[in-house]
Amino acid sequence: MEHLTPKLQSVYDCIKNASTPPGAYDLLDQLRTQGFRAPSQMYRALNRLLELGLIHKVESQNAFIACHENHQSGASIFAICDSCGSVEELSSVEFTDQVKALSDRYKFDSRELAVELKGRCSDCA
Amino acid sequence: MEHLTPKLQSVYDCIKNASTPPGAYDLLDQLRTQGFRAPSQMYRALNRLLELGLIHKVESQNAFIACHENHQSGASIFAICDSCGSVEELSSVEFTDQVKALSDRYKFDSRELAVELKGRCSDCA
DNA sequence: TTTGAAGTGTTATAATATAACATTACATTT
DNA sequence: AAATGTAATGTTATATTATAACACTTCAAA
Repeated sequence: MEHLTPKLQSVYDCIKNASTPPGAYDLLDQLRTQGFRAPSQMYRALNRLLELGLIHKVESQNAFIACHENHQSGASIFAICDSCGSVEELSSVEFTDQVKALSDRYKFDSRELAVELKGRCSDCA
Repeated sequence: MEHLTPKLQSVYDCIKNASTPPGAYDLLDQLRTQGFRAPSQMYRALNRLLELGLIHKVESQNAFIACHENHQSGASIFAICDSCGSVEELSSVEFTDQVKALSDRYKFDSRELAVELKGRCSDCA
């Protein structure tokens, strides 16, 4: 991981430490002391972290989550618990092959994969 | 397909006929003549169609698309073209099975699957 | 004929995200 | 050191997406 500016670092840390993926405005509230005053500041930080591949956006939640260590570029697979709101990033190598097969079948040149699973996590089951 | 109220039918038709998945406010604009005046009216219609399983929401686009005929309940797989914005719903039993296997591996009780692939469609490739 | 559920209408507001432009910080070249 | 360029930051305003809350209508079934 690069050395981030203090602002980027604070956003990244906040996302990493959250028990549940925070939204942009949650982060904004929490990081006022770090000099975040306006939404555009936060969205800049978030977009930068997305570009750097350090975080993902969980689209169905409008929320942000830190990438897995063993993150495969361009693929994100999330298990989102209906009950407690926790989001876990899953890993699957097989999956990548499957996507390739599917893409080929439909002649679609796939660059990025996002999977969002909704259900119950093991704690809440 | 059930017999829908005229409003629901007009929204559903509009979504089905669109070349690219429309957003709620696109639909609102287009269906003013059908008596849609306020966002809440459109969102009511959209939520109803979602409940009925007639449409999906494409989360990364905040847009709505009609379900495939051979739609497997709870599973949606979309190929979203970066270039022309077209969205195609793909089908893959293997894929769905793979997801099931992955969920099991993580002891996640998955009720709903959404896959969004981004890249280039065959026309734009 | 009433009553209750589904559908509809309307106003207001919440939540999410970007545009546009000004300023500052700081490394590199001169 | 002064000049320059670029990335980062600050600020205001506004666009986009979505829901809350409450009133009214319709119409079938009791």
